Amino acid sequence: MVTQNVIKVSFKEQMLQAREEAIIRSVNRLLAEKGFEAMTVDEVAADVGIAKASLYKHFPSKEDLACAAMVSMMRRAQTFLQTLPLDAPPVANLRAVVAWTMGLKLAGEMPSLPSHNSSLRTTLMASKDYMDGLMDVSDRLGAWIEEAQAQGAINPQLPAIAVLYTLFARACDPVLEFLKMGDLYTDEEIISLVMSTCFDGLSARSN
Amino acid sequence: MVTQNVIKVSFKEQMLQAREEAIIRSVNRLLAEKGFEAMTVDEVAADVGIAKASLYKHFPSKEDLACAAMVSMMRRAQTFLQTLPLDAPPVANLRAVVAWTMGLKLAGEMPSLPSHNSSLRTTLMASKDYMDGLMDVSDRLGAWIEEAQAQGAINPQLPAIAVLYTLFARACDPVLEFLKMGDLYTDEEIISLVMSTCFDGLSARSN
DNA sequence: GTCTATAGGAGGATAGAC
DNA sequence: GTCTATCCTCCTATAGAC
Repeated sequence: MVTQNVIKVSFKEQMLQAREEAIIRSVNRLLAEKGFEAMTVDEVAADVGIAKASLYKHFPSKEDLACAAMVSMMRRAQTFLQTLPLDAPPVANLRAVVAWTMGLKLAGEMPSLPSHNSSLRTTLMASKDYMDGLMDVSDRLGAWIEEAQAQGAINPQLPAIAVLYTLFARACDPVLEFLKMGDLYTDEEIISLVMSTCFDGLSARSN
Repeated sequence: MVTQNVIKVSFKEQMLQAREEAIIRSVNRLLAEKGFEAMTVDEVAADVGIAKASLYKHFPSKEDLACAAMVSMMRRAQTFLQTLPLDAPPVANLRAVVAWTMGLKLAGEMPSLPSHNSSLRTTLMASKDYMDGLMDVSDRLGAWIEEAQAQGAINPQLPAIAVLYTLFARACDPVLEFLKMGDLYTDEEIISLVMSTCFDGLSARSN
């Protein structure tokens, strides 16, 4: 009896979690496709295949919906960071992270935030889950950046924070979509090109 | 009598044009501040100091309003390009253009387009004035890019179109606002930092 | 927790007087 | 061409039955 109750609860919880994951997948895709403001809650509900009111039982607002997707994305990033070899050159890991985020963006899986201040920004800043994830990712990348600068692999004259922002910005670089629209290059070639402009710059190099 | 009519018409036209310029200034500022979707026509009207219905006598829709601002911006760019010395090294002119656009963005004068497809994108693509301006600017920059690559100043292995997109993207680089929010650097320092990451890359250089 | 139905409000666009 | 007042659509959010 007790066992059955436990199983039942666990099963229901699994169903709940599976549904919420399905919701987040839809939100993630729609955020990547049209952005927060253009995405409507009706679309999300239709995409998941449930009624809009049901969505609001899971998430109290459109902002919370998007926030959940961002938290999920942040967790994916943390998981990815943990797969990177600690004994590799820090700059190699930084390059791997950037290539990974650009791949996600080209695959339409990178939710795009509004660049301007907005209700979503407020919700994100107030979300402990999101901010904790962001801080963790920033700290890990920041450590690699400083190591790479100490080794002379990353330009030591640049403030580490500027390097960090520049890396983050590759996740929403419009150059990726423009090159993709042109249909002249494969996703791999696009990533390779933007990796080159990001790390090597536009100017010709002798080294 | 005839003369007076001419003067009168001219005067009225000047008034009309002055008003439309005031409208475009407001739109430009609001576009830079909040983006197209978050900007409301009511705000524009309030900012200009006229009734919303009056706005619609000048511009038939919100999209046309934003389009007019973009066309105006494009003209400013064309004017700026014409001030650059033709005998200067092409890469120097490219750098000057990028620094100029970043200065505009930091000053809150660079209208930001929606990164995703939208009604505004459609209107812009259908606007001859906008497309002509865009083509002209692209052609001028494209010529400098190819010259600079021929001279070995810009990496010749990069497709010119990728270089062009990368330069354009500096006009809406989120790194600028992030660094500005941090309040650690002056606008000039921020421009200098992003110029460095853009042209020299993140990796350390020997040359 | 899922649904149908609807409240509530914001915002783009217009009617009609002057 | 400017105004006030209003329309109408779309969208977030909720009420209430099951």
